[in-house]
Amino acid sequence: MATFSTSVEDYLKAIFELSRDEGSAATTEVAARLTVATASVSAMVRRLTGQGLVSHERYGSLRLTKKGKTAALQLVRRHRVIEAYLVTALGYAWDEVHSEAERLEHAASPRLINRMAAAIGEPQVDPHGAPIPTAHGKLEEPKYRTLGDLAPGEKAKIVRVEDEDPELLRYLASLRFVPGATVSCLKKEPYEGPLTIRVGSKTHMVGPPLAARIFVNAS
Amino acid sequence: MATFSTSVEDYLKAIFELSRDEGSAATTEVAARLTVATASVSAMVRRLTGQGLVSHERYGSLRLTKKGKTAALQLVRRHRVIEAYLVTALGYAWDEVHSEAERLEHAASPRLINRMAAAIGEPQVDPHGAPIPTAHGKLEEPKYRTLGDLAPGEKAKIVRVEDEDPELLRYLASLRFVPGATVSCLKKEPYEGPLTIRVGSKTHMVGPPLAARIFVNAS
DNA sequence: AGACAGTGTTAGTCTCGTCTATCTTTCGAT
DNA sequence: ATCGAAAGATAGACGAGACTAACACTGTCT
Repeated sequence: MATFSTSVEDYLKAIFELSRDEGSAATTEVAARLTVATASVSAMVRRLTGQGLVSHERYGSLRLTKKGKTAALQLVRRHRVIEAYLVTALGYAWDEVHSEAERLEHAASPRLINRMAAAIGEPQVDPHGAPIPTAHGKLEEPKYRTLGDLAPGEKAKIVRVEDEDPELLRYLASLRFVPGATVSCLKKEPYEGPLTIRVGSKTHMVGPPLAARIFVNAS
Repeated sequence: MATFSTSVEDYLKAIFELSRDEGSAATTEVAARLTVATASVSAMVRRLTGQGLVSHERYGSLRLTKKGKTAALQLVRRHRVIEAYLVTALGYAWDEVHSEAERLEHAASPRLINRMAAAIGEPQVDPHGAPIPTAHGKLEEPKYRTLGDLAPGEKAKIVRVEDEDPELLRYLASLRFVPGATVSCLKKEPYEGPLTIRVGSKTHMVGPPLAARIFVNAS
């Protein structure tokens, strides 16, 4: 198993996640996600293609090779296992784990990751509902509907939320918008208006941008 | 709390540990411990003195400033807490933890270290018997006698062993030469000859180089 | 005291990963 | 069909951290 620098791993993960969401990744998107200059991305892409991790032709879009995807999946596994472990075994709050995992994922050995996963019962998802790839790199990542897709009267279960913004996570927790919660859409104002969502015995107004970051399962 | 690069941390720790053992650290010693060229040490020392972490004059010996010592103690704490946690909470063997901790110590936040320490009951020593600095940077590191210092007929308790060589650790474990074990010196051949050591119901022959790496407490 | 082995420093180069500034390509709007 | 704005690539620089080769200092042994 080849080992990569922290930077290389970060680029691979960024490309992986962007192309998961949108089919392929663009230079500017990677630059934005990693907060580096686009020139830095160009330079790194040259190195990555040289190592056979990324395929790319001039002015074209970026995609991971098989090798690159394997590496990225390992990294995603490391990240999500660490997040789950921190919450379950060490009492972290779900808004505290992302940045810690961002650093640890580059330092943790496969053995450590597997022991952590075993210690907390091989969870299928991380604290934000994101699925954890298996040790062999299998990942089932369904396309979910979002809260914003619900029609008035519909009921659903929250299965996943976006995980990068601690403040958002604290807000969601305060509303009890957490994976596993059952929600129902009471009203939906026209013209991209706010939704009225009931969860438990409370109702909340939710704007479309927020609603788009909460994923639900037909239920 | 300033944050340092992995390299800077490694140098600080190396200088700290060398000067603990011998009062001061020399360029070649640091180079040998980190397996880098002496020229690299000279270059790094220039940077470190610039940052006020090390005091040094040309051709003189290296010592940490107060600031440098504080940083090194934090790093040592991180290392030893991680080692203890891996053994106690995740079932690592004591010969597997050193290299894992070497990587994790650079990535773990103070919060993580403190939670790990709390989760395993704030141990005073790591799995090899080395004392763990407190969160406030206090470290009690007594000078112990070694197994080689024992006179025939003397009894003692093993309190600590050197921790860097996994093979050595496996060998020591197979002999039950572990912290906490009570040993007695039955014989000591003259002219730097081997010692005959009893531990439990078994006796073993131990050469002086090995005996010097096992620390004991009068008991 | 002088010679020499060992220790330490300097000089120059390399790679990695970043930047800014500039140039090229692509693509959508007219 | 062209023009201009994004997007992307290139050129050149820089800092960190490493190396080798060459040079300087120290301390010891005779």
